[in-house]
Amino acid sequence: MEYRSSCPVSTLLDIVGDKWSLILIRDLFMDRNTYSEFLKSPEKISTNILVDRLKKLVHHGIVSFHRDENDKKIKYYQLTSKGIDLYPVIIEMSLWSRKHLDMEFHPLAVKHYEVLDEKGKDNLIDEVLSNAHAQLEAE
Amino acid sequence: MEYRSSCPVSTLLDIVGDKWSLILIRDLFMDRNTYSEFLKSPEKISTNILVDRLKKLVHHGIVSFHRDENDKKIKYYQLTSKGIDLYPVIIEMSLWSRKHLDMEFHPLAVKHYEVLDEKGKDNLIDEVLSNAHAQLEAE
DNA sequence: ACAATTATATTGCAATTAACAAGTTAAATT
DNA sequence: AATTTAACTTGTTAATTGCAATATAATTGT
Repeated sequence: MEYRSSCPVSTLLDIVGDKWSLILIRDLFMDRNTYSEFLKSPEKISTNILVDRLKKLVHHGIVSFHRDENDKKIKYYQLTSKGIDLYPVIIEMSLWSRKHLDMEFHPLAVKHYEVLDEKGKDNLIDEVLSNAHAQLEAE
Repeated sequence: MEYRSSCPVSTLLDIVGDKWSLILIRDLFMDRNTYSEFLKSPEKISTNILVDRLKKLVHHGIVSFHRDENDKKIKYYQLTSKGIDLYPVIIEMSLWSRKHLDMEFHPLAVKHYEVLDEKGKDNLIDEVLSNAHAQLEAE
């Protein structure tokens, strides 16, 4: 894959800067982690794009998957360490939207803002990153 | 304009989540602020896309412009308060790339990392935001 | 065992977006 | 007046995306 330039911002955008990749990463942070759950998300991704983006995210080492032991037709997708580290980006995007968009947000987003205000941004980021990384270790 | 959902992340992506908008916003943070300077950026945006994205960013209130008093054919684009507040998103993207991408970055990016390490992320963000907002006030 | 169900993936076609090249307008310079 | 420069605009082609239908593979119910 060829990147447009040697700029860190543009290169990350070359990897996840399309209409859908960060939506899937958001879903993974919300513990939506199967193909059919991704399809159920309110943004209504289409199946060809979903397959394509999952492949690309796996290829870039941001997402991995393993099959359910009991029901082998199900794939569980999960963020790798590299993917988990995108959490601060998601948080900053979310904070920008709260500040600048005049709209009613999804209940899950409202809940997330409550947790964020309660714990503070930096604490929440530390907590989410260390929990997620720890859980990866435990596997 | 219709948003895909009421999620703060997806809505920001509906606004700037294409291949080019955040590149232009990055350029504006680097004081590239005219049509011809945007064209010179290493990612090589095409003219029709450039015009379209500038219009969209102006329409969303993230960018504004004014003409040069002495040379009225020149438009200077600049980030609005709303646009300036995207700085933390850009910073987090940049930090992710430094941590996870194995590549040689553009000299301007390297310089930016030095400043970042020197001042600390939070201080740099505070500084950039308050300087930029102050300069907006002064006009 | 076999039809039905579930999860995942592919294909075909229309619509949208992007790349590339050439042309246009309006102001500034010579 | 002619030329240059900045900022677009237009036209053509290529690539990407959206949408609907279909395919495959493993599982469940009978």
